[in-house]
Amino acid sequence: MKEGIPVGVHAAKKNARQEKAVGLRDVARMAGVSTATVSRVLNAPERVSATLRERVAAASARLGWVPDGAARALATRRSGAVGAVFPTLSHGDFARAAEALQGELTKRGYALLLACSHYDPLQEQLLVRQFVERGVDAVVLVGNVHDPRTIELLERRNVPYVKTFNYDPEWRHHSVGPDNRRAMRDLTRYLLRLGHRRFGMIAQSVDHNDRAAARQQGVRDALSEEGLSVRPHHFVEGRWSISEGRAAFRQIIKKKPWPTAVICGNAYLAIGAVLEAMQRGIKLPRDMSIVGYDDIEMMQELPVPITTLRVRSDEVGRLAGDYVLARLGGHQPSTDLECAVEIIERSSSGPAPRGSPRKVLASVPKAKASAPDRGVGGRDR
Amino acid sequence: MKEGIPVGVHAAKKNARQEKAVGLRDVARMAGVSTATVSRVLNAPERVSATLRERVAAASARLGWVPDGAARALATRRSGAVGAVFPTLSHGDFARAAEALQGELTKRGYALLLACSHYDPLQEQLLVRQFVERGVDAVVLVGNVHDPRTIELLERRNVPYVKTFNYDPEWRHHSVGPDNRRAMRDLTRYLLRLGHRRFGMIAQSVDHNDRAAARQQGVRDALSEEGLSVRPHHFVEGRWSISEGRAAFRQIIKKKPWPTAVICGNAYLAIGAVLEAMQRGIKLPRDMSIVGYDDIEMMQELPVPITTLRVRSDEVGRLAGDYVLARLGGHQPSTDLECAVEIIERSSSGPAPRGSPRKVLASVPKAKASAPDRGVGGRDR
DNA sequence: TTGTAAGCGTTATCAC
DNA sequence: GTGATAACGCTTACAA
Repeated sequence: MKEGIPVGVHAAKKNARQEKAVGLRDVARMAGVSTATVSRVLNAPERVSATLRERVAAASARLGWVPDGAARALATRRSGAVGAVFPTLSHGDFARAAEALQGELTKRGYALLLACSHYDPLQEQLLVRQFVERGVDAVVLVGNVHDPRTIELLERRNVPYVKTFNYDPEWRHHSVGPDNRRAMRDLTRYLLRLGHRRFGMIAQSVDHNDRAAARQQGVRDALSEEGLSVRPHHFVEGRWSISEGRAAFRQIIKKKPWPTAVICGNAYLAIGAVLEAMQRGIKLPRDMSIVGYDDIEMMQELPVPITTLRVRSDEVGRLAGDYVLARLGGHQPSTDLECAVEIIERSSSGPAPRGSPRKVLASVPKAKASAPDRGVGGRDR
Repeated sequence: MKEGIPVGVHAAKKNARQEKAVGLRDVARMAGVSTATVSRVLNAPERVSATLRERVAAASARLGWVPDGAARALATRRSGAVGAVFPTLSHGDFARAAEALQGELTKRGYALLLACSHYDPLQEQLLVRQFVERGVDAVVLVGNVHDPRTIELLERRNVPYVKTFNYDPEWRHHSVGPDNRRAMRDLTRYLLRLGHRRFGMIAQSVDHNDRAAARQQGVRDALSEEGLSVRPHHFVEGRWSISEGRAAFRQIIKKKPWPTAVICGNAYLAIGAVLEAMQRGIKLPRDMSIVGYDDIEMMQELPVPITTLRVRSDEVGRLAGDYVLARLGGHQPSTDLECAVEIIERSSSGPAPRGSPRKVLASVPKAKASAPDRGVGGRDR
């Protein structure tokens, strides 16, 4: 700029821009104490005399001081933030887990950095890297399978992390969630006990999704115990929509004999299958049984309520938060990290129709996935 | 501790704990350049000669250096994070918006701090305060009504913010989203054009929810234009579940005459109402019309697909991100901030049944909420 | 209990 | 184009 511009304007502008944001030193000065004292009333009030504590509080309030997180993070080497990468938030279970996770973190003074990988391990790796650069104190991941670099980075930098939504006994000290495989095994066994011998499966795509893979495996586990398996043309993959569930179901019933039971990989596929069956006049459970995974309100409200596995996703989020915070505190958390899964029996499933290839087993015990007592009926609001 | 503890152990412990994390200075030393240069290759590579740039890159890679976000934030006075407070993530619309917001932010190098207020303005105020302390560069809020302290803090600290999900022409430079009021007015007019004169409403509770309030107001707007209103016993409030929708519907049809059209405040209430109607043998749209707000897949898959307003929640998130980033860049963003809303006409609605109090209007023009052309068919994946 | 002062790991302002 | 060096705002030994 040229000379001759009124100094007044110049000065005003500068002031407006700088506005010398109040800092801890200003509070200290106004309260007539040292910066250390101000810092203490914030971080260890019990170590400051009541008098000074109040003087500082007053000054802080008068100045409207807001401590600077970046500075604190730099000095303490802790950001007070936890990063989480979910595949998406469009699936209710992840959304609920994210919400519960954030609640747990906030309750303990932490904040949540959230991002979605869209089921892309590479994207996930990039996001985790971003998180680490941002200095997150811990990371929450979904699933047990990740880009090696993701894990390597976390381990090298010593950032505690936890894998969620697919509890695996093998990884028991890193993973929290339902045991997908066992849950599906139990659900399949339940159908076997009902006399079913011909199974269809509308599986969720296993593309970068080890939870879905575990669920498929669970079905296979149970079937092979009886020397059974799903015929290729009774096996269809879908992703996560009602319309895919419908299409898959049409595929499966293209030619007879139909399966007597169809197991779906998630709630929406199950809803689609049930709606399509209804529309075609197939009576559930008289003609066929259909079951799903995950319980959403819609499943119990449909004209034919759907039998399914209930997973407490909020519990997963809460426990994940609990776990990483415990690790941050230095404790190796003792609580078990498996979340209970429960079979919710509704009218979409029942005994295999007559004329089934083999005879029905005698007893149909009260179905309930075996799982530790913890988890259900937790202390969530 | 007492004397006599082996020095070796002590030293080892210290080493293990310190591990002298590599920093920018280490990279600089190894590359034989100054710290300034290292910083530059990160933030303004074009200002560094190719030679040095490569030397630095090599050193950085060899050391596995990860820049420290806190230090950078302190030095630049920018955290590169944006905070968002949603009422919850359990509602699909917020979840989708959050996901889109994060995508937009990540694309431009920002991170998202996410939290839920559970429709509690006080909680929101606390969370925003936490965000500000953490140094977020901008804040995304839902709705136009907030605790005064929330806004005051943001304004005093000069933190750009945006109000979402309830576009209000009055606040046009701060709010982005659908115009709930106008959208509902248009939807109601559509029903009026179909000849309906007796309306029921299953409204979403307006408790700390100005979006719901705006929607109710929109209905009233349109009705009063015709000198009509909803009778008290045809007005029920619910929150966000299918079962509440059912219960509300039962309430409304307790005694005749029934309304010929029932307007629901959200998708789940509408689904509940439709399911209950089906169950009671009420034929839609012959006996009655039911419409909702917000379009979720279920609505088109039910035996009676539901007429509703489609809101592009992902668009809301994307635009919100766009907006705050623009403000951060100093631009006053020029794009309009209203998101288009579209009436999706399905078979749950139709002409008023015969015997309606007044005669049907002549024309039923192609229904489409008037709204700017932008928004629909955006560039989302 | 309180104060002094040395960092924390970058960026940014200067000179060169 | 590159390098010293002083911030950035807070925490935390250590001293008093």
